[in-house]
Amino acid sequence: MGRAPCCDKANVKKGPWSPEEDAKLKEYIQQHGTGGNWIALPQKAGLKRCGKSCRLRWLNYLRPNIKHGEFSDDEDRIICTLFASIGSRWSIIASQLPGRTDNDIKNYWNTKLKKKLFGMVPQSQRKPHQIPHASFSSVLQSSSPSSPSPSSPLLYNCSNNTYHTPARSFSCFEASYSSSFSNSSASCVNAASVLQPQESLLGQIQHYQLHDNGVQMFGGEASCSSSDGSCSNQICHNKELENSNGTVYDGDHQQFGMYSYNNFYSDAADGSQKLMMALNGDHGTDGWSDHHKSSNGLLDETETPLDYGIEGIKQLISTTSTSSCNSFIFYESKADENLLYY
DNA sequence: AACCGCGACAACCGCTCGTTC
DNA sequence: CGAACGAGCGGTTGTCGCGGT
Repeated sequence: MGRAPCCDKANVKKGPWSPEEDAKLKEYIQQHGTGGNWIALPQKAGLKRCGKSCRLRWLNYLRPNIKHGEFSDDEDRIICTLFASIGSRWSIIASQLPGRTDNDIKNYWNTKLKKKLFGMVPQSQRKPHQIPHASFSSVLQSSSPSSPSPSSPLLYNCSNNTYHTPARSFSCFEASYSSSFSNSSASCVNAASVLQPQESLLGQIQHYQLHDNGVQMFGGEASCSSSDGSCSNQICHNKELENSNGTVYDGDHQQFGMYSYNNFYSDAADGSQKLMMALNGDHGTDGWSDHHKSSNGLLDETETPLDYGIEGIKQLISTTSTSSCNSFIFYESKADENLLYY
């Protein structure tokens, strides 16, 4: 049995709101509140609108204390940092920016901020997977749909810039990899993990799971091949990181997917690609520094590098939030989502 | 002046999740 | 326990204005 429509589509007005409609809605809500029932609200308020439409209009435009107009640099930083850490969870990001709505931030990201960060890379040089969209939250997930796991919370500790479970911790790291995959061994440059993924697998979404031996990464897409050729959405390759100081990958598996958390890519002159993580404390306080100092064309001194030093971001968030932040707690919820508590 | 392309933003759509019965 | 329903979320689309040709 299908779901009943939330409203009578035939008798509902669509499109831009008129000032009269705005006034009606505002007046009604100011006098009566939403009553917790958006579906019934338009009829009571004398509006020929869908309840969802009313809700959206109120939340994104009419609600008191809504900020419109230019985003500040501080807001930029917060958006970028949170996007880097939790992905496109606009409502959560919006909760860190008083007066801004998720829709606002989403639009701002899609139209301006994304370009500000990535627009420097000519489209022709970008590979299809180089879309700043994948969710870094995947690295924080303690489970994936195909990989049930212990439900221990994953903590981000602002003070030492590490993620950890009660049992172990690992640092954010920068990963660079060659686009010409040759083998699955990996070298280690300082604390950075150097990955050499198979080109054909780029673009796959990886799921990460804290494992007894470290971080386990799973190729999660249907393109993987199993011995019977029937693999679909199953774990087909995984790599184990021994630890952040000596990354070791399972040599039995040649296939290796890309990191899918919110990395920021650059095409280096030597053909290698760098994945940058914003929350990076192991290479100085600024995870972007190598990036915009490099001559790869993504960012240079003439552009506006957003400084996402974790300390700075921490400070920013703490000053824009009523609660202080010592730890972000990413906790597994029912449906493969992480809730953010702070 | 007319047309076109593009950017910005508002609004819609479809889905998931939580709640209620 | 499961179906129905409403709220909320994120992705996508539509519309409008502006600048360039």
